[in-house]
Amino acid sequence: MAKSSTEKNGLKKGPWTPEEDQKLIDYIQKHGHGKWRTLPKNAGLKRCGKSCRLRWANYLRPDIKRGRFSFEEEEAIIQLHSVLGNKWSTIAANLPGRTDNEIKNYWNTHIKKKLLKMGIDPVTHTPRLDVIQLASILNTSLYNSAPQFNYPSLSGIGRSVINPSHMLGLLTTLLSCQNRNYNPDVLNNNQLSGGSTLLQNQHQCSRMQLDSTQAFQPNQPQVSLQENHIAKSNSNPLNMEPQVMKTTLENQITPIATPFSQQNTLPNLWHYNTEGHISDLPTMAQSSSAMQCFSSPKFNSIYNNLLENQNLCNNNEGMPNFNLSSLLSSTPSSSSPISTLNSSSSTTFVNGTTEDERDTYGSSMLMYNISNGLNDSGLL
DNA sequence: AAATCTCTCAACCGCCGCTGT
DNA sequence: GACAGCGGCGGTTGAGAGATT
Repeated sequence: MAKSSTEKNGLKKGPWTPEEDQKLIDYIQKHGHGKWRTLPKNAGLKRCGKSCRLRWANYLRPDIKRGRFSFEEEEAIIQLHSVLGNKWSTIAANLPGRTDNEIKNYWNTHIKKKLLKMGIDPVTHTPRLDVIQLASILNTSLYNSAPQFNYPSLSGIGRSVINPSHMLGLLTTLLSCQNRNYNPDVLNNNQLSGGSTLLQNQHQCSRMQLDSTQAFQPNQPQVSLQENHIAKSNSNPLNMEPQVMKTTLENQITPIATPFSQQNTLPNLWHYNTEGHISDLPTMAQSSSAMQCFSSPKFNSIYNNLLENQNLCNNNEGMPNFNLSSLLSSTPSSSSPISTLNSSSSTTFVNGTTEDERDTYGSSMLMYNISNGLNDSGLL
């Protein structure tokens, strides 16, 4: 990880040596930090003040926590990010022992990818447009007598000819969205409070990871948020209910007042209308109606066909073109797409998972399993 | 075993806001 | 009010490690 050292204006750049580290530590232990401009000279370091400050803040500080991010930390980062955006230092302030740089790196290398895989835009924390567009396709396809597949903007998908891997992933995302969005408890709460934020959605989603099977049984009653919730202290943002945390952050973190208020006006808040459908987010209107597709037998048929086709792809190690029309015209299957998924995904997860592959989100667990399989065959 | 590719993360850079003069 | 100095922040880079071919 070491960069080649360079020297400019008598100032050293690049990786720090153990000797330099020791000098910096010794000096700060004796004199404390601050006055970064003069510190290197006084400490006998050929470094600029910025470099010293960064080295101390990101690496040498004694209270830095090393090692992997825990579930709770990861969850907190996502929730904080949904409220704060790329305010890494503010996020870091709420995660004891973690630096802004570390969190920023972790976000860019891990969390961002996970969210994308879940079909969530990591910037807005809302469903990705292509997922919503797929919902539109389904909606149109299932409820119109003459299906139309002219959605050229659907990312990565050609006109009328659909990559089954892509579609399967998106369908799975939609399924998991459906599970979250139609939890009666959440709807009740939202109606009482007049709206629900994405934060709550995410929170519920992360709570549901406690029971991944439950998360994928949309036709069965969900365990209520309250029942599922493990009582935790409100003193730590990691343990707060999202709404509480959001309020607390609004009250506590004054420096972010401006960006936060701006963000509040952005469409990264999901609201439910009186019918329990997500609304407000412009494209969600399409999505909410598409959600109704899932109760359709035809949807089951499509889903099963996708899975079968997927197996075919895996076996043949090929990438056949995939025509949605043929799926839509196929005979509805009696088996539920959910049960099919459960049986296949659990095996993959148990066998394939590693510490690194753990997925924080129940919904994405399925996505991940499928993706793994697809990755193996080079389809994704 | 070697070459190539991908991922990670420490460190750098440039900008911005605050403070003092 | 204008300017300079400084600290802090977020985006980006690139070396090295690990994975894959």
